[in-house]
Amino acid sequence: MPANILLVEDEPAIQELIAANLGRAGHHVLRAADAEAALRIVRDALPDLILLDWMLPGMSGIELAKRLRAEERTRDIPLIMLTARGEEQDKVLGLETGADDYITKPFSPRELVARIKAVLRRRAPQATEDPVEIGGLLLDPATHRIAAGALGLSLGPTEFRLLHFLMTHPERVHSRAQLLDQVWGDHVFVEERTVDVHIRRLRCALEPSGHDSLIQTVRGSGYRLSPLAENA
Amino acid sequence: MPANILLVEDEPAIQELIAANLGRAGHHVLRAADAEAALRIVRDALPDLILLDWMLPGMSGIELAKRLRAEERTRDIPLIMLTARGEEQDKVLGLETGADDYITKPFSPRELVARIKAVLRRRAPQATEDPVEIGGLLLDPATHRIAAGALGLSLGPTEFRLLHFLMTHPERVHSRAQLLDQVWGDHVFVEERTVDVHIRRLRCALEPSGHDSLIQTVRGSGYRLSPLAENA
DNA sequence: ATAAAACCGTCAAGTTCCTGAAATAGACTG
DNA sequence: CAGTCTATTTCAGGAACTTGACGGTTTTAT
Repeated sequence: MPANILLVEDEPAIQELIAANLGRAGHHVLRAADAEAALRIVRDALPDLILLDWMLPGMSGIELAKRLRAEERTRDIPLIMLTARGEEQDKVLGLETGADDYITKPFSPRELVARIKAVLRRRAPQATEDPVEIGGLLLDPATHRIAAGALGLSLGPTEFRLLHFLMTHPERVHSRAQLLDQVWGDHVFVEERTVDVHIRRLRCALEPSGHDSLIQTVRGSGYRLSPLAENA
Repeated sequence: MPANILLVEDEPAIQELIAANLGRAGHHVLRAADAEAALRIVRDALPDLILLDWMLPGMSGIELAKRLRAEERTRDIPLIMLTARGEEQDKVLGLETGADDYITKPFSPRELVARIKAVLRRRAPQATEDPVEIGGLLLDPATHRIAAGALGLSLGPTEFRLLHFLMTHPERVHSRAQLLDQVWGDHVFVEERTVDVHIRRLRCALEPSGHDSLIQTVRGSGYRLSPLAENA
């Protein structure tokens, strides 16, 4: 998950150190040495996440955090606070102002990267957890189960995601490219023909309950999930 | 997260104020005006969290804190100290005696509620004393015991919390990251693979009664506790 | 106070299962 | 019927999970 990360840190050495580590982890790093610079950057382009030092010259980190949280446009940017060791109370305050996490210095690069990953994941528009039902086939993302009446079916990870997507977008034809984007991920390099194979695997898995007929081929366009007959 | 909170505060006006606010936040409040009363209450039923005033008639707050920390049964109860206007020295003493946090008067109700929430989250993810039973496996948080029929099982601390969490959230698939957050705590940093190891240890411990089959691996997603078959 | 036991987190080797691609066969279209 | 698109099968590589072991720390017992 490469992301654009805004690093707000006045100490040049630490800034450099952190930026290097984030870069190595595949992130793109924007830097600001004080709150004003940070606001300027944020005005131009919203980063995916902000790493914010607690102690800053001029406007303090916590003040900046409040400003960011006050504005509609910046309110939802994930925020991680960097705090000096040993001020337990600051932690709570930091979380109060809406930080998603905090890290006390000194910290290991590994920990930093791990926390960023965790926060990004927590914030990510988590695919809905609501169960879906079509033509007697029930899929529950929360429990990761598929049921056709009393009969339970089991799928591999990719087939599960594929079916979930199809069931949440039924009746519509999806090209192979669209399916790759939605199910495999945005910028994955995979042959389009591979979709065929997974459609096949999905059909096989649904066979026992006869629900394989839900998945229809639209020649020249892609695939469609529908409880209706092939024509109609 | 409604919780049972023991409030130890001698000043009637403040006691009333705090109790009212906690009540409004959905918590159930037990009150004690001095350390002796507090100990009496604790003897009968363990609260989920204790709010403890620094200055008390008779036995001081800090003395009471030490007593609570000294005993096995009460050692793990989250503790928040209420202190008068900030004296660094007191802060250190308070944290030394094992308080999880402290708040200096005067404080805002919002701050109080926020800290309580933070501490509860950190200390007691599932914070209920109710016994849980699934598929013939019985877990009693109060006595810290596990029973499979007549057969008693014993677990390490981490395995116990892990099983407790899984049993209070059955059927659902939990990612390793979620388990780390919920069972290990919000702000710990351990490898995700460590979850695997503890799942293994838990399975081993449950083996004698055959209940290890309750814990299912959902490849690519995480783990799930369910009395049902793998599919279904 | 000291020794023994228990527990934790990490690692690496072993195992299982999934994935993506390629090759072949089949179906449809003009 | 030639060309294009899809279905099916197969397979090697690797990702994900399991398992056993180890060093370090904490807890418990003596």
